[in-house]
Amino acid sequence: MTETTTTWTIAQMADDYDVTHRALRHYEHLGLLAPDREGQRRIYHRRERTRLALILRGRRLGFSLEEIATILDMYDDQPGEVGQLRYLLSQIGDRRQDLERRRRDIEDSLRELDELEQRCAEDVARLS
Amino acid sequence: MTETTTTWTIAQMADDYDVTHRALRHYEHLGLLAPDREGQRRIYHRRERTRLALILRGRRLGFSLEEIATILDMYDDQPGEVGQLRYLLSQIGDRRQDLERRRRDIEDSLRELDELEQRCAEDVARLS
DNA sequence: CTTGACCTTGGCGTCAACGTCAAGCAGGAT
DNA sequence: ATCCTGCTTGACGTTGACGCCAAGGTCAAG
Repeated sequence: MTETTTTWTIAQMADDYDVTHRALRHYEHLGLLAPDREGQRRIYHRRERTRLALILRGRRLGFSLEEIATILDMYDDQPGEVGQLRYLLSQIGDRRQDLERRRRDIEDSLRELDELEQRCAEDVARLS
Repeated sequence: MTETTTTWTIAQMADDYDVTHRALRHYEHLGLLAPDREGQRRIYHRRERTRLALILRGRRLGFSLEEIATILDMYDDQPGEVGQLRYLLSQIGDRRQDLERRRRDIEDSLRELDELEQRCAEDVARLS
């Protein structure tokens, strides 16, 4: 339980998260990641790993990298001003609505899939 | 309650579903839609409307049009052979796994959003 | 000192999903 | 007859998200 590798290289990142190093550079180019440098080389800390995890989850959900950027920004800032906080809260509301819509879509899809499977299974039973 | 417009023009489709007619032609080009013709003009029936609804839901969920095509095919075929049915059942399984993964992602996201909102609300309370 | 592994920065290529003209037909209104 | 509206088929342009080189730096091993 000692602190061993608290940092990672680009190859380790690519390997751990199953992305190409081209993709990592691309995310960095768009400001989604900002690894340190050790000389030339990129050095990734835990922050980048959690960010990358969020990016990939966002991609799986079909968000564009631009949308993902704003989401990451949401989690980044710890604004001191009440105005900023209120704005953030409204953003959170928007995002929640979006996600809930997607969830409804998914649940509808799953229900329809169930029906199809049912009919399918019946047909197999009848024919076998 | 009479049968009035059981068919639709491309403009009505575009209007009802809030897509461009270019998109409709694109979906047709990819074989996702197959409207009738009346002379030159495209004529859409209810079948195309349900298909379009599925397409758009698929897009909202981040599926590619190619994936959507295979999904539509799933619902299209009513295969007579047991082999085909078994294959369809396996496809249904795959799709369900995919959807359930997405649902987990969404629920994780919603939970994190809740936490963020909580902290945010606390900060606002403290500052006001 | 050279090789090889791993990294770097450009920068052009590609694919999907359309957008955006251009040019033209078809039919009703003026 | 011509005009307008709504549609048609190309066909090239665009944007996002990378793929895929090319050309070279760095550092430990042989």
